[in-house]
Amino acid sequence: MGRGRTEMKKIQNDVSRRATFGKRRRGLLKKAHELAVLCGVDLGLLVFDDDGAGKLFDYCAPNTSWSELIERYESITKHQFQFQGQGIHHDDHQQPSADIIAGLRREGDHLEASVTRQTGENLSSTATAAELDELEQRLECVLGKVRETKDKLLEQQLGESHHKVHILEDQNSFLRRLMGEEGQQRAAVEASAVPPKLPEVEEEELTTLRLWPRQLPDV
Amino acid sequence: MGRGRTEMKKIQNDVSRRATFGKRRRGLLKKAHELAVLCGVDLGLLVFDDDGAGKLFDYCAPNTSWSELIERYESITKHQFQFQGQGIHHDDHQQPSADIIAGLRREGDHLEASVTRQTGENLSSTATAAELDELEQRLECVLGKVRETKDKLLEQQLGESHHKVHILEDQNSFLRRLMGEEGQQRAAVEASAVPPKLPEVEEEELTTLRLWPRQLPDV
DNA sequence: AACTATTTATAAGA
DNA sequence: TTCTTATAAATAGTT
Repeated sequence: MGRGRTEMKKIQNDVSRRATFGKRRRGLLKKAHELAVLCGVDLGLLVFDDDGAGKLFDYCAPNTSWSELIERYESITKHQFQFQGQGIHHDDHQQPSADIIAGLRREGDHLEASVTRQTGENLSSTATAAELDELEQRLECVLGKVRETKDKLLEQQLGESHHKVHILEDQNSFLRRLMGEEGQQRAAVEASAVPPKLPEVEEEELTTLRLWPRQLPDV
Repeated sequence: MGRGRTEMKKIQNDVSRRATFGKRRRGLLKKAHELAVLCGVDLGLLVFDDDGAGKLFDYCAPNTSWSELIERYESITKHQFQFQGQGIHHDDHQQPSADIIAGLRREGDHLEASVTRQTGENLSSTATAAELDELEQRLECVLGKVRETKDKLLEQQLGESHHKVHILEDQNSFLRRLMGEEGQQRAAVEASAVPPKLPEVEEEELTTLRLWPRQLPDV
């Protein structure tokens, strides 16, 4: 909305980026508020400003609190968490590239779980790699809306997959914490509740853990 | 944005409210994503759908995770436990005015741990097999390969993401196995923490062992 | 910080 | 519900 389209990539110009950040942040907060009021739903928004001071902007719907929101979130994701690990298998056959995987990892994407939560069904079934392939083949002469539609679908799937990855990562992180605690001090009971600087699932860790006998990705 | 202004109060008409919720929720998620990408900042958005199933919609910027954001959030709020947000009013970082503080007080300490996670927009709800069919049909007479590159990239990423999912699942499986073994040895140190037979992570466990450390600052 | 030209987001309507 | 359309809003580039 403005003069000319805006490419969806990080704005390099420092000044422009800052300006945009201010405008869009304001707009986002406002819209979050509107949604909360108009629809009477609970929601929360957190925005970190990495610039210098590292300020924090947040909003949470009236009549609720972050603690509450978090509890609800955890309550839902826990459930998700549980059966998510049980075995959702995406049959993919693509050849992943290291850096992209790394990016994806960071990008964290619980979208899959998110979608599952939202729709109640596992989308794995609707979108398979095979379908995508077929889709791509015919994509030779796409145009207009068709294109738009497909892009949308692909992005969604990617997001879903990302989301699933996120859930799994969290799960891993969690399991690792438990293990770490056990190995070190099973006496520190309270430590479980509030684990001390437990290592997040960093790339290194994941790489390391890839040791065990199982498909070693060509990362 | 639409025909006629919208009053900022809860929409009473049930149908309208639901419709609006869907539209605005999607828009909000999208904008959150855009802000994250364009400005390269960390942010998270949580939206609960109180309707029946109580679904959850959330987003978290790339290159970060909910656990990470929560830590940052807590870290910040612990030190400077003041409110910068609540309502649209303060949306910057000005000192909150009296009434805002009052509102905050009533809302409680919502400034706590939080949840943040990410990835793209949330196009989920629209992707169905039907859509795929329609897509295919239209794809027959399309053209242009303008986006071919993009599509391929997306598909590749999707595949990679899927691959990653496999890896993570393996890790989980592995970790669970290990835990199961240890769990059997360790009697009741924190009973609920480690169940006997490497079962899936159950709700109880998670409840006890918070996935994310949640130390509430004394509000 | 203000000011437009435009792009977006959407409230209604179909 | 999904698609379309008329308008209200948001905001990129300028000043």
